[in-house]
Amino acid sequence: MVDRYHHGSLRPTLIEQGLELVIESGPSGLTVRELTARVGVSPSAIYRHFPDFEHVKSAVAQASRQALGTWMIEAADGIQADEDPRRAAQLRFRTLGEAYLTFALNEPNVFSMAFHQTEATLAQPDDPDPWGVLLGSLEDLASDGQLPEHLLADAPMIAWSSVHGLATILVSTRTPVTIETQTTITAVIDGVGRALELPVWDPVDD
Amino acid sequence: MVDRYHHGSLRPTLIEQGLELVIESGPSGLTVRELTARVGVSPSAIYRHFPDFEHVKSAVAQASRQALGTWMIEAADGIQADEDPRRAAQLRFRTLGEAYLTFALNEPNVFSMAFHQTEATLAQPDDPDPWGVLLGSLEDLASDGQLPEHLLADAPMIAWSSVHGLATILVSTRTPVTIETQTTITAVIDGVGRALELPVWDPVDD
DNA sequence: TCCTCTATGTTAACAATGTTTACACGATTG
DNA sequence: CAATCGTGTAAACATTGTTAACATAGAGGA
Repeated sequence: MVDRYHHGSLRPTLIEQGLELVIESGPSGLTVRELTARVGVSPSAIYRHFPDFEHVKSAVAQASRQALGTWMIEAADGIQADEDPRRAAQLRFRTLGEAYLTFALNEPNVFSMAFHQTEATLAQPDDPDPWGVLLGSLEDLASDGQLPEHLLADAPMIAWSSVHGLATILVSTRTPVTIETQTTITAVIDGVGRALELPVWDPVDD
Repeated sequence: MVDRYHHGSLRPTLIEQGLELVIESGPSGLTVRELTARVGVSPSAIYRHFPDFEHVKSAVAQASRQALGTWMIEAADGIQADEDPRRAAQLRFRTLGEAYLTFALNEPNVFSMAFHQTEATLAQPDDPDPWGVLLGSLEDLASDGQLPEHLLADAPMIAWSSVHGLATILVSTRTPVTIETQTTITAVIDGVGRALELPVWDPVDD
């Protein structure tokens, strides 16, 4: 490690280590002094790159959302191949929802951070943005004709509310990952399918 | 105001004023010194009634959930009268969901507090408990035969996820209460109806 | 080449947080 | 009436975010 007076790229390092800190100790563990100590810099060094610590938190929250977004994209990219493009579009939609939930279960601290209400507003938009990913998938379904016209406007909110609601509930109740959890996840996502009146490809077996 | 040395009922007063403080300044405004100053007591007086300030926050969070619960019950009590009991059961179910969301919109700070993740665990359960209220309403629908058997187990999570998810999204994005918001609310609740395969009483007009 | 300026770091102090310790009051009870 | 215990206060403490004054390195112009 070079022991130079000027760090060189402190701002991105603070965000990276901030995210690392959140992974380990949650949003409440993200503190000025712990973060700066970990980076190897004095507490006040922050204020050369951020006006507030609130802005640091906002940046880490954005990084958390971006991590969620990439996680979703990568999960959906894994299942592009299917003979029927209509079925593939719906499968990708389902996979996005499942990825959203597995992310929340695997990294509950990062998920909490992603939607932590912060006072500061950021200049740059999220990239990738989980919301944007969802919108794209729904547009695919709509262009296929699988999503009824009268649901087109509200479909994003219907889908996101269900999945995001389940995710926050699972995280806030610290639900352990069990078989029951997985059945709940599929039950909720099946419910989204019915709410959006999507055609049924895999009939439920009972 | 009596200026006596012993307050007499400090613990409940702290919780009440804590809730009042949350209404005004949100969960982050709930602080030891602000709360004690408002009650007219020294900061350390708290520790005669609570082991931690975390436990104070937990108690205020519980009071917030109870406020939500009573709000839901009162809203549902207003519409008991209907000729058809089946239709009444479904109407009460819908009303519970709408009440959940109007509470979140009218008192976003209290709603945030209600589900604020806190380190301390409480001895007493919530009463009334929003989750219990929802369960009761779903049981009514089930005993009516309106809720299909194969959805019985997962219906609570399906319903709560949607409504809770929308509520947290509306609160965290500080959505103002507009006509669009109301249409979104009905769209999501309609979606819950389809997800639970409830019989349609009011067909959508388009 | 040297000088200056600017960007970016440090150190020391600050107010405001939750918390603890030692002490004070007062009501209950024997 | 006196002892005890519950409940309050006052003062200090460590830890938060933040600021002000100072230090250093590197870039660019004389």
